[in-house]
Amino acid sequence: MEIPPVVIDRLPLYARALDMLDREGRQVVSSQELGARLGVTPAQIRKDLSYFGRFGKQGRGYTVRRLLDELRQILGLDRQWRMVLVGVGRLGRAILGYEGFAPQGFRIVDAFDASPKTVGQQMGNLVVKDVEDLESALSQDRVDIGIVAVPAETAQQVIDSLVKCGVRSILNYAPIAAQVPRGVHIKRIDPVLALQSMTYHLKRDVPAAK
Amino acid sequence: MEIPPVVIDRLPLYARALDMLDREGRQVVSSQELGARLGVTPAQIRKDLSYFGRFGKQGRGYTVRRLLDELRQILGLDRQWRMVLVGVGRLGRAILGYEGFAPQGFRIVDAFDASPKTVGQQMGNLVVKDVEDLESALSQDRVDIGIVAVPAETAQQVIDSLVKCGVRSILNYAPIAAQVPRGVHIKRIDPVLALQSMTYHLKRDVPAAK
DNA sequence: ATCTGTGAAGCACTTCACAGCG
DNA sequence: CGCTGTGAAGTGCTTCACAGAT
Repeated sequence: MEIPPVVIDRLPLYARALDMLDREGRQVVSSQELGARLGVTPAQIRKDLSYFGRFGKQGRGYTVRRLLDELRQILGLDRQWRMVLVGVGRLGRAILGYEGFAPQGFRIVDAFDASPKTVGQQMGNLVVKDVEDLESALSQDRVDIGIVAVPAETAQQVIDSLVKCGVRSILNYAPIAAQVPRGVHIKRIDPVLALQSMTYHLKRDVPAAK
Repeated sequence: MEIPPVVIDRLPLYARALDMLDREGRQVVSSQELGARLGVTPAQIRKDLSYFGRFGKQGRGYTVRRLLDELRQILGLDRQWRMVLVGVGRLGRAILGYEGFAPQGFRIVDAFDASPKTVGQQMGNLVVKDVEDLESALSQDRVDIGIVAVPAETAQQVIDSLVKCGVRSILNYAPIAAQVPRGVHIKRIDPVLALQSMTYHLKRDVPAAK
């Protein structure tokens, strides 16, 4: 069965909410309640889950722990993923310092930059390598995900290199609409784009009453 | 006429590409070529633009400068937008230091934090204020957009405060599915969510041939 | 000859509504 | 009796295909 891409995008959201419920000590949750927490309709949650199996109990709901484990397994969150960062400027440094990846099983195992000033620098527990050596380094050991934090001008080049080395998932912080071959997945993190679509509504909407 | 939300989300993409073309000195572009650059079908570009007017010339295409100006006006990119940042931890500092907002007309005019250690610190050209004073500060002068970079636990609270003060657009970096009333627009920047949906494909797809 | 603008057709996703099970 | 799982209906978005403008 072909699973709609939007469904895949929502699963991590469900997993996160279930993790919270689990920490709160909740044993069971209904699609109704989960939906209320996430701003999603109960029918949508049930339909989404139904693509993967039958995890609920009629009349009761879902066992939090059980559903969480299932989702983790479906998404592959039950293992460690190895990432490389390309671009160690301001943004790249912030990404290296971000504490949110590791607890979720995402580890940055190498960082690359083009500037001679940055190459060789110690950043946390790794040393910045020359981007020239990207392809040889990637052929050494397995890397699952590439994070691109270089300027727009060189981003497509870097992405091409990553793809050439067999990287099939890319998180792109550069403000470009990168082209990747079929089979490679790329997600854009682009706050400016987000802001620019919100201003459309700001121009128009009736100001909220004071 | 009611404009599909996805269309609004694509317009900034078009504007960005047109800006690049303009800098390259291009006068005219077809939906075909613009689409090729962005990975969007030409028909989609034409349909999207048709919601707002008739900007092209048959047999020729679109005048780059003209269409760019139109899109800027539609999106409200022809003015300055005032933003406040809430949360000046690691992430908040990175956001304050990000040079990508200002050139696009987005200016952070105030920063707030809850920690006594951070309040009062000079960050660039502004002094971090106490989040306690958020509501009074916002009632002083106009703020268009709130940027939330606080921990998950306090994010909903902060968002409620912003909304209460009349902020109708929020950029949320906290890993929660925040609830906002109708009429308030919120966009999530959540790299972990992006990674977690990509791993689904990594688990399954056939590895690229060497 | 080329490329837009757009109804109409097609496709994808969401919601409904209810049978069936605990 | 509550809540899941799911076909069917409904909605919204994308693509087609072509008339019309230059």
